[in-house]
Amino acid sequence: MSVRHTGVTTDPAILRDDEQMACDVREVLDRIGDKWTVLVINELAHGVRRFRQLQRCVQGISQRMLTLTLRRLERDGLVVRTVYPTVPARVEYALTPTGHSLTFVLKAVADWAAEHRHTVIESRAHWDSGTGEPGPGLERPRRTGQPGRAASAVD
Amino acid sequence: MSVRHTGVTTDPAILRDDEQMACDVREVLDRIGDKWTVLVINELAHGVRRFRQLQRCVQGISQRMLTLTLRRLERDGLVVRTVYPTVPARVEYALTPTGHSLTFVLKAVADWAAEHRHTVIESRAHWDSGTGEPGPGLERPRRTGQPGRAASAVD
DNA sequence: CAGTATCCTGGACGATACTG
DNA sequence: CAGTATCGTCCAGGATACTG
Repeated sequence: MSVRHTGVTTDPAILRDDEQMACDVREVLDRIGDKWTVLVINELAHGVRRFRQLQRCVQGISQRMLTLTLRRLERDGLVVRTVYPTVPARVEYALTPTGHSLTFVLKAVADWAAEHRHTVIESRAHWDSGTGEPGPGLERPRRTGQPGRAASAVD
Repeated sequence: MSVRHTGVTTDPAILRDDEQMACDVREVLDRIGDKWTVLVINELAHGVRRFRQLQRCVQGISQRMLTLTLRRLERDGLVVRTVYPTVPARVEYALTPTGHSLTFVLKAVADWAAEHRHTVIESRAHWDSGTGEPGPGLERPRRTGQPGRAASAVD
């Protein structure tokens, strides 16, 4: 398989029985895997933003979800909230250093997406046309492969 | 914090009005952001696995979810399914090159998690002790900050 | 402007039973 | 062993209304 990594990191990606690593990933995903978090972070990566600005930029987000998302990010120390005691109130949100460091990870994810989008879309289309199932109804587990031998023993 | 990227990529992570990038990330997250996908991928990163093996290793996953997760991965071309026509049937799952390439991204995420876990946990604890709210009930938006000036004008 | 409070719905996920 | 089929639950998230 050889993998073709840039030669930078050690190598065996997530390999090894590092159950810990998988655990770490799940933790992060529990935080940023939701519908809005990365979109908000992305917007804040551009600079300080006020509540309304965010709601306008992050197309489609409701007040409720923007509030919840920002609260969670603040709680985790990824975002700082600054209130200016004016009338009406003015509130600004900005990424903390930790929050900013996360943008680099997101960049890595985005890069992977960009590089493999076509492959994935193709594969998906091929799968969907398999039986004629046009939608992502997810079915079709057939194909009695003839890979060499026929299994040696039990489990 | 300086972030410490290898010096490879340009720099401003997700910066720039690359709404596209945020979009890419969301796409991937829609696929791997669920409860089991990364755990299954992590297990498969160790090598070829059979259905039952996976169910045993990925602690807590139900048959239904394992099937669904594997189907989605197969549909996206991240996993290959091989059926050996024995009785009872024997089915093996393995990562495709694309799937394997994803493990490197997951590694990056895991690394970030490992590096910032303490900071996040601390911040979270601090937030929770803010009012006395012990649980992640997520509240408390108070604090009438006194950051220098008092805002110049409206919006 | 910047929120909070309610109500409601779809879909993710778990539990269980059955099949080739 | 490797699934499929069904049913039930829970909660993320949307819609809407009200407040300082």
